[in-house]
Amino acid sequence: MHQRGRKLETNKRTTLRQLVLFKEVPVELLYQFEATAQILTVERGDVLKHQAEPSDCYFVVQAGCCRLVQHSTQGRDVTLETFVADDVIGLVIALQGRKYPGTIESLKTGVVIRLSTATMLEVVDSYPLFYRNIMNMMRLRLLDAHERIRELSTEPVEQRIARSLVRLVRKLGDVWGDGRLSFDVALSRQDLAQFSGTTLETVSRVLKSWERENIVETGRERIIVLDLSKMRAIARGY
Amino acid sequence: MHQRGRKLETNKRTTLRQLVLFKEVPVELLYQFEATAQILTVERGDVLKHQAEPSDCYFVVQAGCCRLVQHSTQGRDVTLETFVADDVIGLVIALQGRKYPGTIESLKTGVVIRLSTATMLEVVDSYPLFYRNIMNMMRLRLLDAHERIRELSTEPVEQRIARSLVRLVRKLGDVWGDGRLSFDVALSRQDLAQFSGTTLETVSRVLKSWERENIVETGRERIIVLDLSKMRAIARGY
DNA sequence: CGGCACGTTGAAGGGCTTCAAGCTCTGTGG
DNA sequence: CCACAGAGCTTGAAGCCCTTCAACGTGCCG
Repeated sequence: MHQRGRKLETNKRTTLRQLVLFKEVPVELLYQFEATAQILTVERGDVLKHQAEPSDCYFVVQAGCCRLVQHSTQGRDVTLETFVADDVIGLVIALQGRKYPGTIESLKTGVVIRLSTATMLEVVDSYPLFYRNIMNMMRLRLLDAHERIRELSTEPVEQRIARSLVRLVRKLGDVWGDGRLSFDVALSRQDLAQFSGTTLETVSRVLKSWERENIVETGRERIIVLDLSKMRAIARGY
Repeated sequence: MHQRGRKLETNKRTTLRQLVLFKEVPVELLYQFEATAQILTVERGDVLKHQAEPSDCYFVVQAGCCRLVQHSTQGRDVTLETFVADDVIGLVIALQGRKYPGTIESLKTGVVIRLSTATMLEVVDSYPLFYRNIMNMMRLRLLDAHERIRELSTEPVEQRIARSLVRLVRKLGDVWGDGRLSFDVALSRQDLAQFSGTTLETVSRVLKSWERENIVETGRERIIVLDLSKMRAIARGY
């Protein structure tokens, strides 16, 4: 993970302006954010923030994909959220000076903008637009978290894996010409297990059985959904 | 569920003023909220909002306890959140005109204040204090939800039931003179199962085994924690 | 006192994990 | 270029945790 050179620095303003977070924000205000913004290129496995690290900044994903992962005591990690383009990471935590509930980690090559909390702290009270945006983001995340709680509480593993895939397709899916869907992220059985609350062996078995029914095609760290409607049906419990 | 008579109406202002949500809010602003506020007494089982119902109001619990419960397709319900005194219910959903993700239900006799969205919508942009409060509330709820996702993903049932109890004690616990803890809420095995993502039979078995070790004392819709430190130890996985 | 909701307990079984061994793919250095 | 290491994946076998079903208690209220 490193800062880009001058070439990208000059594009900082346009980059910021394109973000949903700064939509409808006056240009002169944007200058303030620009001053301390850093554009970072990240690689798979790069860590933006470690668990329990205190925070003086927040991030916006411009390209690529990051995740929030929580490390449990006996080595079983759980992926709590995924962030893709335009998603804001750790803003509220930063505004309130709290610690990260997990590690923020990049899943692939991408671009992330690092913003200092100070600027936002200064101006946020004068721009309800920011608050409304933040509230909506949080509402959606809470909704998602509640969904997952219900799924983990009541649904069998196969269904949960299907749900994870459908959810990931929606966020990271790459539609091909022939209607097939793949992920442009290296997605291991282990990763999928962490999304679904199960083990890598079970994921492997389920994927294999789906492959026999031509619902997916699998490879090393690669999953292609051939039949999304069947996938959705399984996710709904049929 | 019904509105109280004039006697309580006259106390509306003092009631509102005592709420954390309105802490530091100027008196003249409070008048606006007061105008449309309703003080409701609720009984066990009363429903404040049904799942998927659109919203033009929100609630603050003044006394008692409510929960957000989601109904799954095959009859297995899941309790997503509990609300006790000073907790705000459905404010963000109301502000953004969204539908409830579950049913809001009272768990015992209590008092709930019903506030119309209109007033808050008018003034919220001028009082960042409200936004900061709301953000913090949501942050804590998201934190809680993430914790539960991790627990459901990685921990065995006994541990999860222990965690549910510890969590409930913190929110609803009643410390007795001799250090024992009980709930002043009728809490059935079924309810506890819905908190922990398991079945009522399993809860019954676990509680019985704890009773044999003098960690709890149980009765019909009643649980008394005798040894909270042991309870916490189980919750942590020992 | 009878009905009903809540609770207990047993037995059966299955879904999923765990452990273990071997396989496949990929990148790397000799 | 090939061999090798290592990470990822597959597969089997064993078994346990938990659910499910079912029957029977038990406390509570009309």
